[in-house]
Amino acid sequence: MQNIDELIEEAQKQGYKITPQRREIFKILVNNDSHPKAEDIYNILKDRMPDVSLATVYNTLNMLKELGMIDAIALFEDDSVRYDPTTKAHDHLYCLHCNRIVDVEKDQDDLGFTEKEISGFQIVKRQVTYYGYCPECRDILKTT
Amino acid sequence: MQNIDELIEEAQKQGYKITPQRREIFKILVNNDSHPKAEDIYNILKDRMPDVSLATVYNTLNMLKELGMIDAIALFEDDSVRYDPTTKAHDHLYCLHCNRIVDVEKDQDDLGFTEKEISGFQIVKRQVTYYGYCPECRDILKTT
DNA sequence: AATCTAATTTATAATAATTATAAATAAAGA
DNA sequence: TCTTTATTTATAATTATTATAAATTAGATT
Repeated sequence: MQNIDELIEEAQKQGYKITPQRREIFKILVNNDSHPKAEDIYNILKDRMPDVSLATVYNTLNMLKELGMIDAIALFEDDSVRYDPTTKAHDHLYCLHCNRIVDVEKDQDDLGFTEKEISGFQIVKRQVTYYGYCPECRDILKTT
Repeated sequence: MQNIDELIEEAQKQGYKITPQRREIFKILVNNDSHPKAEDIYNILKDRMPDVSLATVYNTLNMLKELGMIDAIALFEDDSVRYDPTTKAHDHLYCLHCNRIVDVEKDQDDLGFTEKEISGFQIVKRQVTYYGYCPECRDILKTT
């Protein structure tokens, strides 16, 4: 999810209408590497469009998911879904203390990964998450 | 989570009391590779102990998680947590059609993985999930 | 074996994330 | 500008899980 104009063109081609709300959500997501949850996006959006509804955020996120423009990230220590506008294959680091998610490049071997077969499964996606403590939180936890 | 007697001993050592409900949940989980959700366990349990409460299942699962006897698996296409009594490092295959989870051995390189540092993160756990379609569902989807 | 105390169970309420609903609105094509 | 259909909004519903508080019980102590 790099270019808003291309994104809009693709969305329209698929029959989606482009509303000001959606346009604004696109802007929030483009080049966003904070892996926000729906509510994070809603909070930013509310400052710009005070009457916007949280349902619209979910609606738009689901639309972008269908278009393959964003990925959903599930975490076992966090009960809301986090969204990632970088759909190129990569792994994630999750800090169990501050809940931050950081991208990590995949091993070269896996970069070309698109579809593969394992144990008879037809694989469409691989998700790799490292759980641990980020540099800042390591320090904090060391002191306490 | 192989041996119930060892598990009980360890739980008691940590100050947990062993109730018939817990004993029965342990039995359900030992050598169980179906990656059940809390409600799956509750349904099996109810047949053996009709008055048991779902809260007890959650309570016991949380206890086992604290003891490191089971792992929780988060999936972005499934909204309940799945539990895995095999805590030895391994990956998962998840079928997007029937929601089955199948274990896959890890690459030899990763077998020794316990703790590692990436981008300054202190890693305590790695979770790898392949999303796709199991052999049975591939066939079903082919026909439709 | 009887007693005691803290942990556990139970039923139920609360919470939190997300989805569904339905009326009002607005995008975009004719 | 008109029309159709998707979208937005507010709100209710749903679902998984956690919290609460009274009743029960495991397991240590006597």
